[in-house]
Amino acid sequence: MRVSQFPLSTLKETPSDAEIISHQLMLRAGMIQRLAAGIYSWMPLGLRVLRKVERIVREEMEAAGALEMLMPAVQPAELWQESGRWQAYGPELLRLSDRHGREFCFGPTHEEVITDIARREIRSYKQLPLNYYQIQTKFRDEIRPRFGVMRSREFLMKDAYSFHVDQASLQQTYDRMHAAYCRVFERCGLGFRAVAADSGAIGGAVSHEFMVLADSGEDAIAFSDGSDYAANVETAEALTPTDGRSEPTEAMRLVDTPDAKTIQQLVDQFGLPVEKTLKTLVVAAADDADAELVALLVRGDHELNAIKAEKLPQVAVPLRFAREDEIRTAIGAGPGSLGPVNLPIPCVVDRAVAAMSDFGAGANDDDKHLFGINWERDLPLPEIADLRNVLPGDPSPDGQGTLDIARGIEVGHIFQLGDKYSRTMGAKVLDEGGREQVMSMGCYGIGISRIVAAAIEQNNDERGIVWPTPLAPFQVALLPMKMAKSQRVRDAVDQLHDQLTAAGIEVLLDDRPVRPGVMFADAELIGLPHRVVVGERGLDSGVVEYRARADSDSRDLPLADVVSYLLEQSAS
RNA sequence: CGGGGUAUAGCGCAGCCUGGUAGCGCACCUGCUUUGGGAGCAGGGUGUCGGGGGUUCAAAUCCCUCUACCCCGACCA
Repeated sequence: MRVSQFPLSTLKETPSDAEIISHQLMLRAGMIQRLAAGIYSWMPLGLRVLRKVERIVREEMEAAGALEMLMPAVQPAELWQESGRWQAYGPELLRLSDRHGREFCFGPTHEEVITDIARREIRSYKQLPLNYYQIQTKFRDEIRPRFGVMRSREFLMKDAYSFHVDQASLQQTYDRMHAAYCRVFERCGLGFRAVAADSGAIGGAVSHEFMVLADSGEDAIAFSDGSDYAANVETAEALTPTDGRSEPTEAMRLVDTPDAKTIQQLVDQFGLPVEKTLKTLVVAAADDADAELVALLVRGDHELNAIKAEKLPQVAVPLRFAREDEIRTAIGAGPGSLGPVNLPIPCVVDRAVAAMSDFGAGANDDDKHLFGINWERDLPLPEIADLRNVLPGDPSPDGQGTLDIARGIEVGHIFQLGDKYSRTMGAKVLDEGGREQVMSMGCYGIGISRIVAAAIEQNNDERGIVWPTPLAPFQVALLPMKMAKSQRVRDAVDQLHDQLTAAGIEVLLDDRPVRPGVMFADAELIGLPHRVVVGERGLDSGVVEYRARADSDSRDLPLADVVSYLLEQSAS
């Protein structure tokens, strides 16, 4: 390929609204163009990379025995009403009406459609297991799209769905897909980790996420230093403190605290250690609960984990914090002065809170706090639950080692769905005994477009992208020096271009009449792994200059060896 | 959704406070020179100053309103 036929639209300056490096570099390299919030066009250069990822995924899915198909992007509301997700999925579901006023959605995922296909298509256990996959554009109306294609609303996803007659078969396919996912991310040159995860809105029991490790990642992952335990912080269990609760040493007393509305102010003004303070978070209660509101108590230095809170039967899903007026009506005090003593609404405390003694909390009376509170002496101990996010230094939930926390980008997620969809939608087969049986299901997603961004997050330097070879849009940048004036140079690059192309190596010949510095800068910005510079100087002695994108210096290569050398390089 | 901010050429921005008829850098087009790390000189403006309304002799600038986008938040798979 020649640049005269494949225009580069690189930018010297970084567009101001791009926050993270991958977004900046994708815009500067001319890979993508924004059309609307969270909606991007893939320009020719970017599409070549996207197709590389797609191909790797497709090859590994085929190798894992999955069958490619293609389902409609637009789906009728009835299917979603049948599964119950027309309500449950919430505002993230992009809803549409056709000209007759019939309701549809743009598919954010395809459990409903595939389950509908399966219940029509599969009659007998003899047809199982089956694993279908597709690569398709999805739409999720994110509350806040950002970071370019990393968290866009429209994105390209590989989704697969498997069907089984029993759990053993599901487990087998799940393991096989787990292994296939590892191969996909390895082939993409990504540093990643599989972690235990929450299954969220998709549903199901067992679930793993595949996280690309990067500081810009939006997820936090907890790792043990003493075992291979790894989990999303959303699900990592915070254990009950082992040292137990100390005996009370202080009397409970009421203190005027007119200027202490936050934990920090309380600590600053009264010298109370932050571990002796309490956050009283008031959230909406579940519809079938006795009260309108529920209080969740975590220690002042801890953070509430919303996923864990939503698992409590008395808490409304999705989690919603109470408004100030609701709190005032129910409790008679504002958010800065709440606490467990004489609290008129139900209350659940975190495990660490249950182990506190001589602590301070709001008095449920504006501008007053109680200090020296002790459980069981001053008030009964409420229901205890795991409510907080784990922190670095916490013990590992498997009992081995302590946890550290790293950031990651979720590029894949696999779930054992069980019968969540097949039961509600009636997807059944006849088993060996001729009895009807609900199939169990697995589902498996990979964010194809997100992989492109994640790969850049992990592979870049001050000059631009440094593509892992398997993802590079072209393998080789072929840069002629003074081509306009030198027939020799022109002939040499033309010949190299044709030879490399014939050898199956993707080469981009920069035949623009621009200065060398422009060519170098562009080749580095778009991240091509290999660079071959052809000039009069080298041709005198029959050599060209070679440099790998990741290396800092270049070396001479005999003209005759270029093709074989590059073949060797791109094979590795 | 709440809070903050921005909207002026393809990109990055100044001008707005204090109203007087559109500007800088990069990019782009033409010509000459240059040619191994984002060239120099000369010439060229490609704009609904986000939309609508108002105040005024006069609005990018002041007022009202709508829209879009960005950032932050305990948002989110």
